[in-house]
Amino acid sequence: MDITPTPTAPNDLLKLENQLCFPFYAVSRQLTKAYQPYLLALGLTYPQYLVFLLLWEHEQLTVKDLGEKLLLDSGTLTPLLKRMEQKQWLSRRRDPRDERSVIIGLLPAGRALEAQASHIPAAMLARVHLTLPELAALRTQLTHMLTHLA
Amino acid sequence: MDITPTPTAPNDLLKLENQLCFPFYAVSRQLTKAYQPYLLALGLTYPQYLVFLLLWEHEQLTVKDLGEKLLLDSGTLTPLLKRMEQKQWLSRRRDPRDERSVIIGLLPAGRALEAQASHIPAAMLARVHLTLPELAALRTQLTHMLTHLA
DNA sequence: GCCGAATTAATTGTACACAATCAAACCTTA
DNA sequence: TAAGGTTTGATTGTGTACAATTAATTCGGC
Repeated sequence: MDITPTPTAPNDLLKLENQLCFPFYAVSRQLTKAYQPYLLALGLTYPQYLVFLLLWEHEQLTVKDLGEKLLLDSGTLTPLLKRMEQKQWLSRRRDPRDERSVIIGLLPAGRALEAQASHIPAAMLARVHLTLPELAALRTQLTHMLTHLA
Repeated sequence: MDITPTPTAPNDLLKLENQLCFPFYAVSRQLTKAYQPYLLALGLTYPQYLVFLLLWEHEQLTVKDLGEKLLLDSGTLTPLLKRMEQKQWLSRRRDPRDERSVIIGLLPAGRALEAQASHIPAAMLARVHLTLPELAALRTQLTHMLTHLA
């Protein structure tokens, strides 16, 4: 007796289909692509859209704030924000009280995009074919994973 | 009566915390970072690791095959595969029976990496703090989402 | 008030991602 | 078999991502 059960052979763990990571990697990219048609109409990219989500709510944030909330560093944010600045969507200026910080402020042209973007979340929700309980459970699980990974 | 319930105000849908997409985007990047220490030891990147997962299983695949399985196009794969070719991990040659196709073949140095990578999946599994049922349910849901998005 | 440590952005360099275009090879069918 | 359309990779250009380094500023302790 005591035959080893081996539900999965040892190197099955190295098959793509059994990876934990790949579905996240793939879904993330496919989701971004699904946003494309909506975002293209506003002339912005997906990470830029994320920056706007924060600015539409907070009006003014430092680069550090944005980095902490989006989990992005200055090497990504600085050029991205400069491109958005060139389009007059936001302003970049040093904090007079702490010259190390750069304050990102929403400009009128950026605020104007909010109305145009207001229909995007509902459209995307319909796009993913998830029930509301599924969605809620998923978001809970993902944010839980995030805290463990960070 | 008939007071509008408004469980969520209209523009709450535009808050980052209520987005469906962001958790996927963030978890995907944090997961990739979690792989980093293991992959760095082998000198490869995360997308290169994905290519290896397929080559370790199939030994030989066309660029088209890789693109279909990884959901990546030639603009991403061609330079990535050229870098892997320079490290003698794989070979790139035209299919003699169809000169449009490029066949990617695993070389000994690439095969040798398989043993060194064999412990990675288990290590990552421990890293994410998920029960096996949670993991299975998650993978099912994500692959289901993938089919809907593609 | 001064010095060393810490904080914050910016810069540099490498590696994806992907849209758009191009070019070669193949296939179809008249 | 020749023309037109399709398939397949490669190329180009833009925009992230991120590690590592640098530079300016601030803070804390003495």
